Amino acid sequence: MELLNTLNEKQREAAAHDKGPILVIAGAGTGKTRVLTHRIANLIGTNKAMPWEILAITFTNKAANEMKERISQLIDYSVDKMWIGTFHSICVRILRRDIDRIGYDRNFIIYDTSDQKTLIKDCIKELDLDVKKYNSNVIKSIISNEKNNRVNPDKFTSEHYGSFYHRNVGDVYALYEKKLKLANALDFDDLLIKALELLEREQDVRDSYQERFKYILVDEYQDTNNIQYNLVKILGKKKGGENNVFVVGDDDQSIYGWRGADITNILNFENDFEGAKTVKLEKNYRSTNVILSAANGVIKNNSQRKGKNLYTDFQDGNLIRIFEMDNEKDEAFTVASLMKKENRDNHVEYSDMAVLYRTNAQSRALEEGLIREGIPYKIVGGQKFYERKEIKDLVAYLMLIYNQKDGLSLDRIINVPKRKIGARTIEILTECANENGISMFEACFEASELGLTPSASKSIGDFVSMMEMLMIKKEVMPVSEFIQAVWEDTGYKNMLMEDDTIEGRSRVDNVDEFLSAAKDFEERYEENTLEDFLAHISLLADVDKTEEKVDCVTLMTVHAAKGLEYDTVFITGLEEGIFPIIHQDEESDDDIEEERRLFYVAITRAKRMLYITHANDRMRFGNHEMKSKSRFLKEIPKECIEEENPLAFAAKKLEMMDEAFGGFRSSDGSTRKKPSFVKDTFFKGSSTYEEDKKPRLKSDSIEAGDRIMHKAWGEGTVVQLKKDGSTTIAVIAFENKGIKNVILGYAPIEKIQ
DNA sequence: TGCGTGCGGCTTTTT
DNA sequence: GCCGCACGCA
Repeated sequence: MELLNTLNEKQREAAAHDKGPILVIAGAGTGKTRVLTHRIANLIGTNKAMPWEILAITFTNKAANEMKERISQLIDYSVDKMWIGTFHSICVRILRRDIDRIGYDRNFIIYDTSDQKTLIKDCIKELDLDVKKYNSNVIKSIISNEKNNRVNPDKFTSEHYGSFYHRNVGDVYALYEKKLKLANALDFDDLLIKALELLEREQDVRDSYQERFKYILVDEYQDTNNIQYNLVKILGKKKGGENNVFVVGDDDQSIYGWRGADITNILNFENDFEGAKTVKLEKNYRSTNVILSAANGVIKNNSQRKGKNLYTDFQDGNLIRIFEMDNEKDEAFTVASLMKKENRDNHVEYSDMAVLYRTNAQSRALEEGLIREGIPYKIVGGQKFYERKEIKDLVAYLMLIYNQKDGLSLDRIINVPKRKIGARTIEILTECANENGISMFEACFEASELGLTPSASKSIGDFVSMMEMLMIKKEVMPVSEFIQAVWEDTGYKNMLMEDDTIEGRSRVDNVDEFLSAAKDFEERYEENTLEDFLAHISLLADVDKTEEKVDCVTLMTVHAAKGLEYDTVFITGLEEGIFPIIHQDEESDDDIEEERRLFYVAITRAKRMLYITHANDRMRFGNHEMKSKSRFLKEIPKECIEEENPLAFAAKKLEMMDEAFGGFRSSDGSTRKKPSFVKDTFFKGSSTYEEDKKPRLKSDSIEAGDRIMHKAWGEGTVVQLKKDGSTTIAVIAFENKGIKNVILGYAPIEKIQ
């Protein structure tokens, strides 16, 4: 029991809980992970459960790894035998064992969101529907919704028979399902749905898991959807009637409603699980009193909540500073300047600061501001690594080799690199496949019978033999070596190597990164076949990537920030229409409540200092939009705020310019009416700056091949110089940062050697 | 079959 | 303001 001595009373009450269902409402920063890990350690330490009798479900793989690590610090047992993972990865594990019981091959593959979209587009085209009226994104979300409510295509069509549009959507849905099945593929939703189906239909499978998992723990319960709820319920059911489900969550941090998460799961837990106990954790160990009061003040405006109030023993701390800015460029500049100031005056490390925003699109302006100020940064999210073309192509080869029924992957790579297999040839193959009920790959074997031109027929023959050779290699090589073989044998490497542009090179870099990820995977896991690797990468989210610990600030969406904490946090874009985001003039109370929770999540990321900005004018879709400040700002209690009024701020801005640039002053002191003065008089080549301070590199002082030193990114080599009007852009290959474009004259670089 | 151009939609958030 | 796609030309 001494294990639990380091916990506070409430935490201990939760962690010491033994049998029966329990809901732990854990506010932000109240030690949720501590409770989870201590409970698991305690169950094992007191011999209540063996490691393999524990099932712990988290929201991200990163959280799962963290949990494993922290448990192994608490006890001597190996955590390898415990099932700790996301719903998706746990379900994959269950399905790999027994999915053949419900009519799939065990070597199924997983289609990610973009595969899904491609497949839906194929269906729309195949049904001769108007691509413009039948938007693949819209249909994707309809299908996903219906699937998660367990409505199959037939049911969907009969329920919506009155609508021509929905009848057609029903057809797309049906065809989509057929194609998935034919390819022996599952989409993200299927992973959960099929696992549930398997458990429901096959009694012995169900029994074996129900017996095995004596204790089930679910993190982030507020973000579970209908299917996940049912999975928890079915796995938690025990023979003796007891239901050892331990769920942890915070109704105030439910921010995935748009993805089907159902906040009523957590709100109704006590009704759903008979005899459930509830423990509330409200003591916060993260933030100052001011920050917590602000968070409490905001969230109390929501009606759909259980109600709680975070408190702390910490001091009041600094007031929250809110900045009204002219536009997003000023916003970015201000954030950058404040960061410098925090770093210099308060010795806050850059790695202890984060900039949060509502949409990924906002990152660009911020990024530019940081680059100009020479502040090192990293962006979480945005274009995801495994969604890059070159990576998807290579993965398509792997998927096809692993599962030849995968038509989507075949389609993707049959002519990449170019093999003289054109649209017409592919069309004939597709027809052959459809007519004979075989896969595209099998149809390739019939190529000689299909009346193709001799050259097309030969091209296909070559392609097939190449693939067959790779299938043999797959059997004898370790994964990383095999991927290397695919990369070379398919001609993909040569194709990329020939492309000597910046993009081409960065693609090669990405593949290198992919190869080393494969190597790493192989060394790290015992189960490291191609199958394991494919499952691993298709379930990886961007937040899961373990970041190297360099001293740089982090930029990300509020969603991506959930579960993280920083000394100093900047929340940007607090404008009506952006945060809360409003979609197509529709706003329901539920949506606003979810936005408010999102803002609550953002506020509670900050430990010591919180800055909030909003702009009056923001560029969106390429045009200017006037913005009024977010309603949420009025919900922050007045006494928590130090508002920077615009006029006072104009002076402050000059002051900051002074600090940042060493004495530079605009000739026009009253610059409020000219919002972009920063850019006009300064960044576009006013010479004042260069006179005042050590000049930064100009275009004539540098050439391709020169070695340079960048303030933030370290050493690099100039690859190319590009003229863009009056400015010159240097393309620089940095040793650790990859290839970057910098503006000469502004970028903090110096020539070395 | 490959490449260039012009148009339209997109921006919520992600396992 | 950018990306992806469709279409048209060589």
